[in-house]
Amino acid sequence: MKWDDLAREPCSVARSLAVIGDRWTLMILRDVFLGVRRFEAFQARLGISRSIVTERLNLLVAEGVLERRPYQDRPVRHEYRLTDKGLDLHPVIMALVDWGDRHYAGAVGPPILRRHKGCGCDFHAVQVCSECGEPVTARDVEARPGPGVAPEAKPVA
Amino acid sequence: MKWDDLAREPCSVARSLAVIGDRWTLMILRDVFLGVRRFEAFQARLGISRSIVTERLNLLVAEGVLERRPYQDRPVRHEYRLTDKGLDLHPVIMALVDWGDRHYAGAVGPPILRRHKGCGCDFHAVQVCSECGEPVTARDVEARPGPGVAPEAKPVA
DNA sequence: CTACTCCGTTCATTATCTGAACTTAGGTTC
DNA sequence: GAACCTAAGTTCAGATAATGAACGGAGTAG
Repeated sequence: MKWDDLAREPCSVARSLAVIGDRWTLMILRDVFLGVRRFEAFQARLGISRSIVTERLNLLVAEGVLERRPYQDRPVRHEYRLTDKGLDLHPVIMALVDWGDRHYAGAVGPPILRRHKGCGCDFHAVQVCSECGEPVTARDVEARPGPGVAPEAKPVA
Repeated sequence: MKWDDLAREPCSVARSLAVIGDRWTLMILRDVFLGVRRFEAFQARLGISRSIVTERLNLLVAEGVLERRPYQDRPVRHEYRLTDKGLDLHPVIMALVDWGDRHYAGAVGPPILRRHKGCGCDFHAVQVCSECGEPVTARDVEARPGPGVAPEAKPVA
């Protein structure tokens, strides 16, 4: 399978990865969620090829994850901001942070603390069932083919 | 920055991506969570180069995400199973599924339905604060440098 | 003996990424 | 008003990684 075929797979993971599954795209999104908005900043922070930054940003804009909007005239300069669709990626980033915090932080503790504005506590994300509100782990989930036709959906791990 | 440098970044997202951020690694993990365990199955389902399957599985085993264990002697054949560390990746996969379901499923509906064994309902994952239990969105989070030293942690989105 | 299965490895071709220079359009310093 | 600066790209030769196809090895089935 080629990378481009992912978008046509009957699988939501594959379709998501077709957009954000690229090597650097998620790093760019991390920065966007931290408030980085400009081309130069992405390039400098990540230290990757400028052409890659261009390409990834263009893809994210084309997919409606980011919005390219001018922040000044003369000369016209643009910044990249999360759309609502882009903000929906927050759980993905949070899940990555949590996994990294748990398994790679070491004794020192995590490099970034996240405070929940609602309660004022430092926290990590817990995934709960949308219906009953109970926490969900891998073993609590049973996958089966849905209306959009799935590739063999067997039980979980 | 080179891809290998990611693991040394003071950022949990970067460290996570150093392990699972590869093009095909997350697709392999998707399959593992669906119950796929064998080399041939990964290769056949993904249709990617066998050398890539080898390399990715080896990396995931080396990182302790998967465990390679014999499931028969003569000839010795191995299967790949999630370790506890691997099971911890479930929220990442779930978040990707949810995003794909929401933005790429179309009118037909999602390709896979997930039922919560606890309550018996089809569900999607909701992220809540580990401390107060309230749902968390991007705007509810305030990031700041932690003990592990962070790169400039500015407010979110 | 031949065919088949599972799990890999090897390697030439092809695709992708990098790093450095260049462009465009205007601003700042002196 | 020449020299330099910034932000946001583009271009392209060379390095790196992925692909697809063939090959190997270790056993089983007939």
